[in-house]
Amino acid sequence: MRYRRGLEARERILRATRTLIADVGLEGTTIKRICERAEVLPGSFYNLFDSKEQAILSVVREAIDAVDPDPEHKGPDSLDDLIDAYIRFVTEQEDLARVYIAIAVSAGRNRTELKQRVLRHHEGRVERFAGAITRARPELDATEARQRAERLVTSLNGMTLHYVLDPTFDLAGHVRALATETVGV
Amino acid sequence: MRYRRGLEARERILRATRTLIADVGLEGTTIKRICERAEVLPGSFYNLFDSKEQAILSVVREAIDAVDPDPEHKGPDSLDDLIDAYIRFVTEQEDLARVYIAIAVSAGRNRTELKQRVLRHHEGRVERFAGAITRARPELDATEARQRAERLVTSLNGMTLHYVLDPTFDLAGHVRALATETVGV
DNA sequence: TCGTAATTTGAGCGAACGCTCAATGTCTAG
DNA sequence: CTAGACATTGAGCGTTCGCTCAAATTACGA
Repeated sequence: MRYRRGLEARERILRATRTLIADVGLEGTTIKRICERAEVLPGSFYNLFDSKEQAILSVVREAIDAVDPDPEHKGPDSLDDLIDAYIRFVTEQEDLARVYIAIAVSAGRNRTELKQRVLRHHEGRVERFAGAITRARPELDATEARQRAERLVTSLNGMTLHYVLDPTFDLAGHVRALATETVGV
Repeated sequence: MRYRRGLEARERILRATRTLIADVGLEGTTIKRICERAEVLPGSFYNLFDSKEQAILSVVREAIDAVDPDPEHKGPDSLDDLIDAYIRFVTEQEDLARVYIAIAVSAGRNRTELKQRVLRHHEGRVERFAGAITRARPELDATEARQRAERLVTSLNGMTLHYVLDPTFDLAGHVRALATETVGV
């Protein structure tokens, strides 16, 4: 059981952690800085979280979930829907997008758990895009659709990576052009 | 003036720094670990480098340079040449590829200098690819070729990002397919 | 071979790290 | 209103961080 006060502090801590990772990266995200942003003292932090790692992992989960919303939906979403949702995610939740990219990179080492999570998530996204591509071009065989989906998903991440570096990059335009190209004329 | 002994230690330190960044990321790369791998003591490190930052920046420069070799060449390279060189870079110098991606991500914050360096480098690569695309399809106007080049370069980074996560990813196949698609049939 | 410049040694500095805990303050169910 | 669960406080723990320096050792031109 938690009191209202604690739940609010928990929210502040998670928000602070998320914006910190986006601003200064995983390595620059310290307990001290989190506590300053959240207006909380270290003791309070450790009353609400077991460790710094736990708070970070909460934010990571949040970012991974945000990148493809409504994953249980399983309904036949169109490619345009998926693309639009992705563009909205990156442009409207830039801090989460930064976290997502930061995670994808740092997952390459160390932690098998995090790596597996990222790869499983990637797998799910590819399947979803493959379904949409098949629906748009029913004559394509399954493996061809899957390959195009994989190409599209990985390219999307690359564009996001560049967008967080250079906000003037026309993410929406390039992503839409790539999608059109990938699905074929 | 440097003695042979110092130059060799310098090489060991740079190699240790490079593999460490690839293995554990920028945040996990500490002086202690660098010195262990390089079989050197901290005092020696600081006799050869001004700071940890300097050693890291040397490796970063190395990675950025490796990603498009022979930049002064300026000769008319074909798109296939550029693509093949890129695939070779990522698959044969995986640790440098990891460094390159790690840098691209962490450049998004903090250091304006590093960010500018990465963006300038990106600009150069786009120009080079745009030239190759124009040569392959002379009827395309300049801005169209440039947009396709930008799409290609950012997508390449995304595929590299995924490749360092999942070495079974068919980087060469996907990159070649994307290039074919981008340049048009 | 000798002189000096380069290099190595390794204890240890101050600062920052993640984290703890006993005391004190605040909330809320009954 | 009260009791007891929950939350906040903040000094400070042990560790690791990047880095320094005087002394000892090694390399190399003359």
